[in-house]
Amino acid sequence: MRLSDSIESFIKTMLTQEEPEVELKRNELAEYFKCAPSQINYVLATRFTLDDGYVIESRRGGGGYIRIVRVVYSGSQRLQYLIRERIGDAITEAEAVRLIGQLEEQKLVTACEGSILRAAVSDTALSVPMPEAMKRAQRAKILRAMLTAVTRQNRSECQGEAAPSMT
Amino acid sequence: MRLSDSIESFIKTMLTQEEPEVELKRNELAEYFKCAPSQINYVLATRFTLDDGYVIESRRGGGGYIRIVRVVYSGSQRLQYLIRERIGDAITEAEAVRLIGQLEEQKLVTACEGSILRAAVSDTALSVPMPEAMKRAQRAKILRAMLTAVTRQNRSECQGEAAPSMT
DNA sequence: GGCCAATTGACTTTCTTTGACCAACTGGAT
DNA sequence: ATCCAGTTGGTCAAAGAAAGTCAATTGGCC
Repeated sequence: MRLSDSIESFIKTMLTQEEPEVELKRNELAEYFKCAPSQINYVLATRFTLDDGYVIESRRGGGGYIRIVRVVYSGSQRLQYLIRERIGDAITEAEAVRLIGQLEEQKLVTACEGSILRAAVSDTALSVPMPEAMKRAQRAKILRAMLTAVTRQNRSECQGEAAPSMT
Repeated sequence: MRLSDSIESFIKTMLTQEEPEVELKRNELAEYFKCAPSQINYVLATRFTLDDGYVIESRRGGGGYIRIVRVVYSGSQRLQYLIRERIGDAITEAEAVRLIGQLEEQKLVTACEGSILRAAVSDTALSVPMPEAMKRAQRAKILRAMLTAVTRQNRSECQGEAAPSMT
C-alpha cells in the first residue's frame, strides 16, 4: 500500500457520517506517517479536491491547522450534472450566459443570483491580459466554484431579507 | 485556541446587541491575558478593522483608554463605497472575505449570495497559472463586477423561489 | 526505456507573539 | 505658564510557528 493511500484512508476514517469535518495539524500527521509535511499537501491536492467533494481550509502560523470538510450536497442532481458536463474545463461567455439563463428558468438560482453569476463570468470582468484559451479556463473554474457553492446551500433559506433603501 | 482568538472573543462578548461600544484599558487587558500589551494592538489591527465593521478610538496618558465601536452603515452607500474606493485595482482573498461578511451582516446580500461571492473570489477558483499580483487584480475586477450587478438589482425581487426538489 | 504517480526537501509565505523604543496625556512642582 | 515625572497607548522589527510551493528525484508499470 502506498503512503498516499494510507494517509487518504486515515483521513477518510476520521470523516464518518456524523463527522463531516476534521481538523488536523500538518506537521503532526507527517510525523505520524514519518514523511515530509508536503506529502500531506500532495494527498489533499490529489484526493480531496472540490470535484471529489471536499473543501480544504487552512491557516498558517502559530496555532495553524488544516480543515477538511466533506461537502454535503443539498442541491439537485441536475445542477451537479450541469457542473460536470456542461462547463468542463473551459467555457465561453456566450455558453455560460445560456447555461445561467437555463438555471434561472428552472428556478435553480434566483434572478439576482443569476445576474451575479453573469457578472462574474463576463468578458469585462475577466479582462486581465491573458490568452483567450486561458480566459475560458478561468471562466469555467469560477463558474464551477460558484455553482458548487449553490449546491451546498439549503436553497429554502435563500430568501432575501427586506430590501435596503436605495438612497 | 490562539491567544489572539481568546482576546477577540472576549471583546466580542462585551459587544452585545444593546452595547455597540466598549471601552477598555490596554494594560489591564494585557495583564488579564498575561501577554504583551502590544498583543492587544495586534488583535485590534487584525480582527477589528473597518472592513470588519469596527472603529477604534484611543487616548494615551493618565486615564487613557481604547474604545471599540461597532459601526452600522447606511444601505447602498456602503456598496458604492466598496466598489469605488475600497476594492480598487487589487484585493486579497482575505480582504474580500471580510467585505463580503460585512455585506451579509448589513443585509445587502443574502447568505446564499454571499457564498457565491466568496466562491468566485476564492484562491482555488482563480488558480489558473498566473502571478499573484495578477490574481489580485483579477479578483478585484470580478468582485467589482458582481457588486455592481447587485446595485443594479431591485433587491426586493431577490426572494428565492420554491426550493428545488431533493432528488 | 518511458511515462506517470509518489516522495522529498529546500525555500517561501502567512500569522502570531514579544519587546524595545516612541508619542501623547495628566498632574503637580516651580 | 513651564517643566518634569509618571502613566498610558502606539509602532515596528525580529523571532517563532505553522502551512504552501515547486522542482528534482524515485519507483512502478507498460
